[in-house]
Amino acid sequence: METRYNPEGVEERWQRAWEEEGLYAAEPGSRETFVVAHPPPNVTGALHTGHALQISLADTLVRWHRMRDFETAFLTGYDHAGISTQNAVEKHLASQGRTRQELGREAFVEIVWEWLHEYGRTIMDQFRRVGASMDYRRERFTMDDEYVRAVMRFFVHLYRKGWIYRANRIINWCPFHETALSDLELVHEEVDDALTYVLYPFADGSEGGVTIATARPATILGDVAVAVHPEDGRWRDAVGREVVVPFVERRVPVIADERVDPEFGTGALKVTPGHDPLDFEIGRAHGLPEPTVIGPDGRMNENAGELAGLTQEEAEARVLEWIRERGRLVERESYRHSVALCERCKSRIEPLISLQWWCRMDELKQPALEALRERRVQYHPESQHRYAIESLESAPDWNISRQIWWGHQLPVWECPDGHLTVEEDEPEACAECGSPELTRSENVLDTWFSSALWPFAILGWPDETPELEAWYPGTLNTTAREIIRLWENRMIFSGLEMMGDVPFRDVIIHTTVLAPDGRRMSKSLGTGLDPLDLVAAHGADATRYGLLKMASSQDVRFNEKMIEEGRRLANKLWNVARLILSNAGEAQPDARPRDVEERWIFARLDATRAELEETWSAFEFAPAVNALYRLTFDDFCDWYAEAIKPRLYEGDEDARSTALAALERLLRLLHPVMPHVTEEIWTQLPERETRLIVARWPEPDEQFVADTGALDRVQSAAEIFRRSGVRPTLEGDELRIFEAVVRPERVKADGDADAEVERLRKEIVRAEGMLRNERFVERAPEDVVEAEREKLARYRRELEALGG
RNA sequence: GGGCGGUUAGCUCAGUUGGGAGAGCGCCUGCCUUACAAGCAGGAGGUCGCUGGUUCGAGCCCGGCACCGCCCACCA
Repeated sequence: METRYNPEGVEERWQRAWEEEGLYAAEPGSRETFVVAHPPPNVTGALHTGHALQISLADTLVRWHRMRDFETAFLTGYDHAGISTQNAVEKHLASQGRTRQELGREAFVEIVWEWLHEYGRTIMDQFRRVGASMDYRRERFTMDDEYVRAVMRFFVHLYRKGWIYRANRIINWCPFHETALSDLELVHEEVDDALTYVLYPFADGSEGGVTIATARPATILGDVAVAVHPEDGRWRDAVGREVVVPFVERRVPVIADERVDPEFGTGALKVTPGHDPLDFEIGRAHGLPEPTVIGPDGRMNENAGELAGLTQEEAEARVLEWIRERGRLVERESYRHSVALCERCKSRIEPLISLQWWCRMDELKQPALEALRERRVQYHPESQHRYAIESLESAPDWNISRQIWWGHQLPVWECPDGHLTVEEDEPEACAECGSPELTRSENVLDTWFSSALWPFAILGWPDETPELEAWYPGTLNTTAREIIRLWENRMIFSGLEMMGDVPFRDVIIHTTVLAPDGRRMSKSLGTGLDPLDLVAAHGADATRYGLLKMASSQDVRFNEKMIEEGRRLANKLWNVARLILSNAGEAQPDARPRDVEERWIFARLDATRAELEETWSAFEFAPAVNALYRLTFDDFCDWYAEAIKPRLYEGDEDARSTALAALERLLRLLHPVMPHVTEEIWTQLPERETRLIVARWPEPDEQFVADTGALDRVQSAAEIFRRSGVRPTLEGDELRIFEAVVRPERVKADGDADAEVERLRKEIVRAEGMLRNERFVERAPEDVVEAEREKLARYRRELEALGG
């Protein structure tokens, strides 16, 4: 006989059944709603551990609410993930020796679509495999026609309010993708570099000059000033004079600006507004010119004169040679610093001045800040709520235009005279001069611009659909910490702007699961982990359980033991169900508890129900699964099932019916975390009218709760026994259930009584201390004080009984 | 440089209004008699990172320090 629960096959069978029977489906209705617009994974993505955790958290709460008769809508879809997808397809092309440039834009985008049809949109099956009870019929894609319309509407709306504008500014440029990137799309990496100290002589020929320090000598060609801190005594006399930039021999002013750090290098900064963000700021403040010497391809551009066309390394060598020959190279030292890289292709970012589209944040973010401060949206944990507010407060204007090819093209048309027409649909003529010759902007939008609309765009907005009416605002969103600024905050301000309400009430910022060695999980580090492997090895129920158990603090190392624990739990449940079911005879589930262990298990089931309601509501996942583990293993199997086993064998109808009722109740409590094994057992119970997935969550049960007081004594008795080996005094029912479990023949000899005496003495000291404390006696609730007095008396009696 | 989190048993981690140090795994001992050996019963193992303070009482609250991690940041 197979004695071990094997989730293989069982889980997929139920996943198919639930979906085919329409039990995942959501329909707009009049019941209270529980709506989760789940984060859309990249269309090219594979499930990673973060997704699996996110899904487990969200699905557990969704299933719990479904059992509580909420109208649950668990919705998701795909994000076109602009740069990420383009990068994946370009890599694919590169493996065939092709490039996007030789294909041209139209053909490239065509290939992206083809590629998506072949490799993309596979992650939903991975969601299914984890047991995510999403309404897969309602899958949405950010490049669907309806969604594109929403994006265009949003852009035009913001443009007309004057919050979207075009401006020349310094931006992060990826030379590989040939696009601007926002600050949030960069990664920083430490590199070993050289710091070069160069003398810029005074222009009037007088002796000396100003020595600057630079990590990028090639950008010297773009210098327009030298800046020092106004309080810096070393350079006070130089301010206002002119120095000569090496190589180009340009005369530039020495200016004072407090943004210069006097501690760094010599305290003198060469100012290159075209290629450095800080220099750009200083340049703007002082009205300096903004020449660029590096082009979009990362090479020296036409402004670099004889160096035009060279790589930066080549140009640097030439500049250094020039400086060295003239004796202006003061020093060159090794220097380790962090540089910005494109997070996708790891190319070194070039700060460039470029004409880009921006979204002003000052007004747009205000209602969102208000909502956060008033806690109409609440981040969990609280520390992340504060972080979300601070991030939004400091959010700079948002560069929303990208020069990649895959994405939502801006709804901006230009006529030959350079007038811009911004319309949701292609206009017939220029709004300003009526010219019919219009060219659409080749820029596309930042992926997150469209993601920001997710909670309402997937419901059909801008149309007034029943779904939008019923499910906006939603309830909950779960995501990783790093997504707060990229996505969560942006959904909040776009929701408030376009819908007039927040998109959800709660945001769960979930634990970051690290690799077992404590490093970040990532494919490139080789520390990634495919959750589907875990599901294959241990089952989805076990994986969900393990991930929830790990979801406690901010970061946690992945520990497969947690998932194995889940597997043992599923196996244990499966076997105790076999015990009860195979000895049930003709019994029907019916709670008719007679003996103390029966009253006790119902009391424990109800206490755990209450505990789960508390922990789920507070999004405390690890304590919740711990409670389920204790309930199943310790209470249900080790105590209750062991105690009633003989009566099940004997054919005691009351015991059998009661056991079926208790098991049924246990299954309901476990279902949100371990849906498959519980449904599988549920089906084997007699007279099932519904699936467990849509069965009702247990109601509180006063009758059984009333029993817990007496039963606590049994538990305490067992605790004392387990800890000290001393058998406590019990009578009647209490003694019987105690003996059924702890096997009195194993009671140890008197030697351990000493330990108990010692323990009791410590307890007495503690209790006396508390009762001596006036503050405690006066301020603590009366029953707590009374309980402490009783404990003290009991300890004294026990101590006396032990002869201490 | 800023923010957040962590430091508790050999390992991975719980420990929520301050009041008897816990779980799982691992290890040791004993049980293959009918739910489960991926099992059951029992056991050993901890100066709760260090250091001051508050308190009758601190793993928990406050200050300082050390180390680890994550996120963010314009030191050229």
